[in-house]
Amino acid sequence: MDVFPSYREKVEALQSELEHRQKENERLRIVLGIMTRNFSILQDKIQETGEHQQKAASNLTEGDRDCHEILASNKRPRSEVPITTASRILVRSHSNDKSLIVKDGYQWRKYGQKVTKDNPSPRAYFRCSMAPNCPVKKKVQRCVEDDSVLVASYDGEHNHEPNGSHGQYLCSANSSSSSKSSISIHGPKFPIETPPPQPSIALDLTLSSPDNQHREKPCQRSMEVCEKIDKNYSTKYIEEYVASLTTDPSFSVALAAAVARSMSDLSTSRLL
DNA sequence: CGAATTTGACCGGCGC
DNA sequence: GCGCCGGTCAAATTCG
Repeated sequence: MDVFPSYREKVEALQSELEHRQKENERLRIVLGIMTRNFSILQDKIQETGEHQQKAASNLTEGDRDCHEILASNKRPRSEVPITTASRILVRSHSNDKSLIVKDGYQWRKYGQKVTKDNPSPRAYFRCSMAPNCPVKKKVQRCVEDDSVLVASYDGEHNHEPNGSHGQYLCSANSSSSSKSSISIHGPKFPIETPPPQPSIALDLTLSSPDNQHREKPCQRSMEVCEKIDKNYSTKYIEEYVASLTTDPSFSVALAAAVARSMSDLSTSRLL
């Protein structure tokens, strides 16, 4: 006679939930790989079409040129963010977040803020907290076309290790090149080719779903998302998407916002 | 109370 | 020389 039937049921339910979560983790790891791969393809397409956009870019506003420059300056995607001289990154912030905080692993001290001529949103000036030992400075300002996108410009090179957390996915675009891509989500940077053994990563995609009916079935939900992402982000789809954008005068800004949005969506992931 | 942030003042470069 | 503009300084204020 089992005197603890309710506890036994709870344990079984928890074990079942754990199994579901583990499977969810595995699937979402695959999703992450797919999205990263396709992001790489997208960047290559941007590079190929960059020359065609240079003439048009000369007629854009400075803010537009910033976004264009950021995305056209790299042949390979570089999710890893070695903050070197004159590098820039795009970060999508929450729409209701009015702060100009870009979490890049380093600690910064704000020393000024100005409203610039070409952008209604203020530009914030930061200095590395290790100054004067570390000479790095950065400027952060919202994209003129999409105020949910933060544009951070770095000046100088850190001479010390990061001392903060990587809370946001950074879409990097600095002047140097690298043949390997890497990503940084909720932990140290790691190359795409060798995913980190621990901790495991799960994207809480249900958070961005407008309907709540899937919340109670995370595994089913993730499978659907897997299929949807693989379909919508296929190479052919990206090629067609980029081709359509090249005929759009707002190509650079729209693409910058789209890429930043995609990367930021990934950054909403959480550890289980 | 010390550290961090805010914000108006100031400075230097640049174009006219 | 003058005005505009981006970048920095530093006193005042806020925060932990």
